[in-house]
Amino acid sequence: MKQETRKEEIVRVAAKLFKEKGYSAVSMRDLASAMGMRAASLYNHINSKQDILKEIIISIAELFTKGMNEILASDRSNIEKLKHIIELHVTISSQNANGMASLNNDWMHLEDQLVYYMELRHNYEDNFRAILKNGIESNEIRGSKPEIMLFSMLSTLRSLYLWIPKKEDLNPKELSATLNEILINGISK
Amino acid sequence: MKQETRKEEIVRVAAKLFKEKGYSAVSMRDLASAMGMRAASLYNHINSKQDILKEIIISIAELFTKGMNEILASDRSNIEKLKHIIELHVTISSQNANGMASLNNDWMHLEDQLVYYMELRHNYEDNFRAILKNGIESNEIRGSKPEIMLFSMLSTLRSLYLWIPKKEDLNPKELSATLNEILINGISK
DNA sequence: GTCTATATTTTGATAGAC
DNA sequence: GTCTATCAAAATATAGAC
Repeated sequence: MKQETRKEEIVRVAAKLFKEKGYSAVSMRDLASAMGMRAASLYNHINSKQDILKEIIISIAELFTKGMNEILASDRSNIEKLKHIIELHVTISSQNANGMASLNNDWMHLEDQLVYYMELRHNYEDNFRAILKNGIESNEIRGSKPEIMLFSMLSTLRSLYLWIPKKEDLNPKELSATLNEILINGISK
Repeated sequence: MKQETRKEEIVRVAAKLFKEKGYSAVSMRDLASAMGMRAASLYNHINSKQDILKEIIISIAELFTKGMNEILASDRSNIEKLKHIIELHVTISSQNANGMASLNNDWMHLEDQLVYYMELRHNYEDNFRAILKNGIESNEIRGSKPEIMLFSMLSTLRSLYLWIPKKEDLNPKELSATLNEILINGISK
């Protein structure tokens, strides 16, 4: 295990506070207090509050982009690709639930990196949609509403950060399998 | 149609701004500007910023509670009750998408009404969970993970506010039917 | 690397004229 | 019912001592 730098500690604690109250409602004094120091001292490690948000969101967004690119490059059925997307979300949400809150709820407060973030997000959704459409064409997936399927699946996967920390007994592999079953096959007998 | 009072107009415009940036990031000056007036003038119609948030969230939370109680009192199968829950979310989200954003993302900034809101929310989830469990017991619903089903369905239903405004061509009845199909029967062939 | 002190801006809200 | 003027508190951030 690499030692956590002071900056990394600040970003980690900030993500926790941002999850609880949102970026705008957390002051630098709140963050300093949670770190056991004065607000001014934070600035020896970070340039600005905005920098912290950027650090949290962009690193995760790039993880999703990297994961999606690997799934797209793989030689599997579309249903299997969906399964891997679910695993990608479960893995990232398990490892950084607090950061996922900022990515989901505070991305609009990004300044310099807003356009870049929106581009990554847009591309991710386009790739997800393409897999669903290909699955319908190849008769793996039923129905003719890929847009609503995309919305429904993404809503569940993007909310994992809220739910995973409350169910720490469930391991990621098992959760992925159950989610795959529910999202792909539904709940009806 | 009843004439909209000035106060109702302020609450409606505030909900729109809260959806875009969150409660904490919207100042009374922002709101006044969107209303075409000065911040001080707002206070002739509302008591505080907090009052606006309370107005938005509690009214919707009570709509959900009322809807759920009617569904519980009805004499239908559990699968049919789930269908009515989906319709309830689609209806409310269609009629007040902006308010749903505050309910989902800014409830933690409630002050006096926080405990009351959490109670309504908790009861709603308990009732939802009970329907899923009853459905499993009566063999209408497959699987043994009602908690994950609840999480998945609620995630999709609570995110509708983000998605409905972008698809104005789709009517609520049709959307409910499609969502019912996807959430109950899945997407796989 | 943390502190105190402080500059500057912005915030929610009130008083009182019109 | 809206305005101008204003208050007190809180915000982000910097300077400089230790």
